Amino acid sequence: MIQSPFNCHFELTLELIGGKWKGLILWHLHDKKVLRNGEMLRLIPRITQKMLTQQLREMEENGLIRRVIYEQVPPKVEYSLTPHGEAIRPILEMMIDWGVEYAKDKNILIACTQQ
Amino acid sequence: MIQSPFNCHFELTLELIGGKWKGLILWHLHDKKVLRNGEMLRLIPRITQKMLTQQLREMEENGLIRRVIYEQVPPKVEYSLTPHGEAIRPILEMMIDWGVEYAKDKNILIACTQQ
DNA sequence: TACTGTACATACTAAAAGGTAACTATTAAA
DNA sequence: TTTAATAGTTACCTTTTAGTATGTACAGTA
Repeated sequence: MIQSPFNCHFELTLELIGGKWKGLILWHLHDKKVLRNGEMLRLIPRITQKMLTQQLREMEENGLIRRVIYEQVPPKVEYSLTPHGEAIRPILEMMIDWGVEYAKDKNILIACTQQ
Repeated sequence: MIQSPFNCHFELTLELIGGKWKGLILWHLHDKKVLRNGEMLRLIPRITQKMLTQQLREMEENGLIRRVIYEQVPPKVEYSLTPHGEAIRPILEMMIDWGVEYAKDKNILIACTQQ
């Protein structure tokens, strides 16, 4: 048997939800259930089209999100979470809770108005 | 009031425990309570001295770990978790659990023998 | 006198991640 | 005929993160 599943499984999870944008995209998908490309660009103003597409493609390949294309013009593409993507929610929530506690204790003022 | 604490607090947490080695270091500290530099190098064979020192310093600065120097030769320095560092444990555990489930479902074989 | 053990530091290089700007395709409406 | 709307792609550049190799300090032991 495996001595400790830590290293690999932690790194696996970190690889799939790490990076600058994935957590945020997942969070909005948790919130809204279904989102289109343009809606995400509006929800996450500082992300670029390139980064959004790139992160969505990676998460689709990893089976965290679903991509549904409607054959029409102008194009319509909808994104939503798979069960694996939904299962990540408690991790995101705990990370937020920890961050809130930490910021409170360290007196870190975070202005997240733009969102 | 803040519209959504997500972006910033999630990013804050990710900044503090992300990267290639921090989670692993924290995990070993959870396990052993107190560790010295050399012990960590042995527990994490693929880490280099430079990366270990760098990550330890960052986590010390962020208040996740404690560094105690004994004034003796050859030098002795002990590392342990602060309360904030200990509070991260459930996040690490959930990340591992999710990774295990995901790997099982996707038939990803992970050989973590070296650890 | 040279070597050992412990815990570093530093300069340099390589690789990964992220960002910018400009371009593509399609159909309908003005 | 030009413009709008949507969802991209691509080439190039910058920044961040990680890795390699070598050097430092000090007291005790061989």
